[in-house]
Amino acid sequence: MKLQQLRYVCEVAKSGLNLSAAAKALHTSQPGVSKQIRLLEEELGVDIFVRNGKRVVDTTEAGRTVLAIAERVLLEAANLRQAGRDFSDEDAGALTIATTHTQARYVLPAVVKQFFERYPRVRLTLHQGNPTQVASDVAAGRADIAIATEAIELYPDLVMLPCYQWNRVVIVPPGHELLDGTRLTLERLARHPLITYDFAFTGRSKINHAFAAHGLTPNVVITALDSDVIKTYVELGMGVGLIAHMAFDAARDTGLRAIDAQSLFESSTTRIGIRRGAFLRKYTYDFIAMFAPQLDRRTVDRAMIGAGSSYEL
Amino acid sequence: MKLQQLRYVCEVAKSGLNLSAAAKALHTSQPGVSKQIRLLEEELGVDIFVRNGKRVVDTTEAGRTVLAIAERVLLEAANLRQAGRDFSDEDAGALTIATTHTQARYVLPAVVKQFFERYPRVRLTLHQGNPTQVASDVAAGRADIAIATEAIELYPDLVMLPCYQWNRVVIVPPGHELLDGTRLTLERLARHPLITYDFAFTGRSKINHAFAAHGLTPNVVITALDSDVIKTYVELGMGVGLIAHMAFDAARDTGLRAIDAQSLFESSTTRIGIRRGAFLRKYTYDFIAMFAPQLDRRTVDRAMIGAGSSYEL
DNA sequence: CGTGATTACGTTTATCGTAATTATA
DNA sequence: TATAATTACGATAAACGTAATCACG
Repeated sequence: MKLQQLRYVCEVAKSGLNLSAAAKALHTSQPGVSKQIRLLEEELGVDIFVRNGKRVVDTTEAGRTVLAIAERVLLEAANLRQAGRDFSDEDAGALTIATTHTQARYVLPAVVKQFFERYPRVRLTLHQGNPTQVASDVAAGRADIAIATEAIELYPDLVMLPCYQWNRVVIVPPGHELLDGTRLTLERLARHPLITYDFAFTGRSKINHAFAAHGLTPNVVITALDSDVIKTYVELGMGVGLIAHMAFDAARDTGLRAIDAQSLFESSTTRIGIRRGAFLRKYTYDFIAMFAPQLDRRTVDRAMIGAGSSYEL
Repeated sequence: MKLQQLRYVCEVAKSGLNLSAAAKALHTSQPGVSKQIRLLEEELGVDIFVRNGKRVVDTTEAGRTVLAIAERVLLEAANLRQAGRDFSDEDAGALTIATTHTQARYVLPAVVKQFFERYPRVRLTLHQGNPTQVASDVAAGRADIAIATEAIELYPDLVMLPCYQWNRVVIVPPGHELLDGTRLTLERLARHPLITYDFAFTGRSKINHAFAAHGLTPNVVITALDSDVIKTYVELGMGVGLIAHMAFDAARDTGLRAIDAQSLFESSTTRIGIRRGAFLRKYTYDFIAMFAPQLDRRTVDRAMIGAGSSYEL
């Protein structure tokens, strides 16, 4: 059994069961791929792919198991190379962070600045996307860490580490009637046109939930993908905005006023997601600690092993 | 990077940092091992071993990380071969069970009989040992599953599955004064010479604990490694025995009488231990289910993944 | 027929083992 | 001086690429 052969079968599976495409992606010849796969199948004593004459048309049941394990072997092999790089020059490399707009725009800048000062030779990449994209980026190995608030609980390959809790503020133009000093309630809020986040985003479900629990239907006139768009429409007087508290900056957003709304909604938890079993470089641990100081290396490692080494009835 | 190279470095680490011994164990030449390790170190860009001139004297810090990951790669590769065997002929193979005397002698026979009827072509091996040996057998891959009661909680590489709870019986010769019908207490028991299990064995600590909690010191005159030895000395009138309830068989042990003692001691839990991340063959799942019916394949799989995919503050 | 997989075959590369060399305790 | 690791080198084998063949849609 060779690592090369495992790379071949995995690539074939990824290329839609097309040996030619896989060979191209692997920068090698089609016959080579064909032969090595045959050799592996022979050695393991099972067919991995279902062939219709000469065409590969499906994976066998055994093949699916083999592919799953082969991927783990390759992941660990990649970890080994990563570890090598880490020890040979632990201050250089690349770090790809998949995250949402709010994090990228309002939370990460301070962390990124600090990180860049400590690790100027680490190339930092931000992948922006919605929480689902963010999670799948990390699960597929396209990014090293995910930072998002929702929808990333579902991936079993990801380890989720809670970073901080946050809630919402209502933003209005200066002189708006909600600024009259009386207590903000969901009932009052429901009487105004509302501008907030798009579905499946930054805790949007908690907003719907809170209104529904009071038998109210919010009058959502515009939904947006990011806080900046929301602010723009609020400034134009099209309604009141409802955004994450960290997206409001009193010094910067001079054309807006914020009203704390944390009593109205359930708080949301922003989490860091890491691929289970991935080897993390020293600077990755450091980045996580800069983002959420309670997540030191030991805590992260413990979470990655998985809480339970013993299972109780 | 080749799997072969990983095998070499792991073997060298296991052989006490001796290339010659490793080469012998791997059935290959010393120069080959030397060269491949050099090539791997070159490719990874880090030294794995510390050399004093030409002698390998230690592992580097990087080397320890590399070795840990390399072992995982090899474990997964072994899983792959195992999976192949499983699919090519799922009713043949080998199953090695590391366990203690009490299990092997009094609990397993019924299970083994049932298993052998279903899988006559699986070669079954029993490794007998104390709980610590049993756990290390599985952790090191010398056995597939461990069955024991104590001391196996400590290995982080093992997944522990609770199987059943048990408690103790006091055994005495016929006509003994403890058979007078009055309630058995720790105080009464402490007045007799006691024969029970050796330290670090089958719940021995719970026995000490119970006496200590009542301010009593048991008069342990003989400790033995297994229940049969204890029975023998009780039959000889040397004292009262204290053994696991499943080790007493009224039909067989005609020269003895048992008194239930479950109210006196905390109950013990017998567990099955599996190496985390191991690929289990179908018949292994079946064996586990025969031993503990609540541990079906799904339950075992879930426990092996580890309870927590999410870590909470 | 065109696309895609296997077979055939020659080239190249890497692996392995023996023997010789060097270094260490 | 005995043991252990590296270097040197030749034999073997394996992996690779090109070309040709074969099968499916």
